[in-house]
Amino acid sequence: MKRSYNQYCGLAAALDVLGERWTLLLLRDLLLGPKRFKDLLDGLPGIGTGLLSHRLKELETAGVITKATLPPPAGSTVYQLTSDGESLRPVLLGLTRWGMTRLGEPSANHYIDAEALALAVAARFNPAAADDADGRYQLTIDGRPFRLDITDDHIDVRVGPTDRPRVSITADTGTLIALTNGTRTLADSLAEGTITLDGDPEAVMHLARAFDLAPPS
Amino acid sequence: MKRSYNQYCGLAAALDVLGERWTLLLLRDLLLGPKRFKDLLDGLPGIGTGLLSHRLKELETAGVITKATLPPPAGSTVYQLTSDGESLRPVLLGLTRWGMTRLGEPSANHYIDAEALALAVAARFNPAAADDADGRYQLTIDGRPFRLDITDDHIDVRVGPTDRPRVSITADTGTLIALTNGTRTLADSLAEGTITLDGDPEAVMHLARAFDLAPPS
DNA sequence: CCGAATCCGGCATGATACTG
DNA sequence: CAGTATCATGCCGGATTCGG
Repeated sequence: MKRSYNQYCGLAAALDVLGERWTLLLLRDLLLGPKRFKDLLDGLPGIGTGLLSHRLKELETAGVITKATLPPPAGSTVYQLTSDGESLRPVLLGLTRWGMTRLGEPSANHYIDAEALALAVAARFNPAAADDADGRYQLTIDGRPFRLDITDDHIDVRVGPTDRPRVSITADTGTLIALTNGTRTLADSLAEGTITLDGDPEAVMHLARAFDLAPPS
Repeated sequence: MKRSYNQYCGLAAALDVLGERWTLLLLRDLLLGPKRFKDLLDGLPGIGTGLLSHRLKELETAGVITKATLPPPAGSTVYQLTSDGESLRPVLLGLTRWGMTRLGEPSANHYIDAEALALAVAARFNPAAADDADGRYQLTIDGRPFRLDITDDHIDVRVGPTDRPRVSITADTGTLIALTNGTRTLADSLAEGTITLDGDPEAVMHLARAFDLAPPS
């Protein structure tokens, strides 16, 4: 018998499913695309195989994720969000935004991951400033490609390359951290060459604005 | 030494503060206004006094809540959200909305509370349909008054009466549950007299629309 | 009565070893 | 690679107690 708050309250019902340790971080990893057991294990340092297995089963039972088998030749089993799980995206980005304000400088025992930074970029997206920002973008962090899809006032991030992106952004984790917490400006990073923006200058400007960054020159 | 995910990720940082058992439900109760220790204890059936005390201290240290002493003659100490805690409101409403879809009919072991229902009403608020809905409203659930303040695309709920509300809504918990999960319509409940709406008919219509309810006749 | 500390049984978690 | 099994530890839930 599963532990429950037993309250007739939406938040309590949500936490009965999502409130256990590791659960929301696990879903965060799935926001960027389907993952194998091993991928999830690597993205959640400290979780044991037993607990991960347990959480995956709970979430599958709750209808938040599904297990799928990749088509040949891969054939590996992966976990992915259902549409119900997918609908948590804005909520998780909201919580991420809240938590980002209390992340200072990274410290020695901080596990740093390109995926978390891709999500941080998405969390910084400001719908109110996103005029003319619609389109597909590529974000490459430490050589790992992500797709950014902006439509209307909504943003989507996924692992994987983009074909013919409107702008292609390339940076390393250190630069993105400095950028998202305001230690360094976009202009500085461009001048240092630690970030590059390839694409129509007009599009670059709209993009910078959509993330509340001072547009370059 | 406090347990931490040790990830340089906004979500992980948020969960380091908010992710322990009871924490988000505790903040939910504070969303409706300052509370005494006893009030919180009553709103969280199953939590022990020790654990509640512990959570309050953690949240105070994290700067999410503060302890305050009410002016005489009350003089009681209450806990309340800081502005940082207050900024969790949209996130908590988002999670509440997500969880509400998995609340079916209330069962015997469900703890039912007027405050949770007031929050459920707020979570149903649809900014996109809230034209001309700005104003102060009173919502009375089982005799307990709440204030609903709508401005622009934002809604605020608090415990307490409203002076000169634009509309005054009165209902019991059962009716509100049936209404929020779609078992009964607004028109039905009005006909039965289990809900009453006092105020300018025009305002009533705008209000119903803002909560995605079919407007009465 | 309110706010909080303490003790204790039971369950959740985390680490490691092991199997298909 | 994808999990299951096992065990030590620590967190949680309940009761009791204690000071204001």
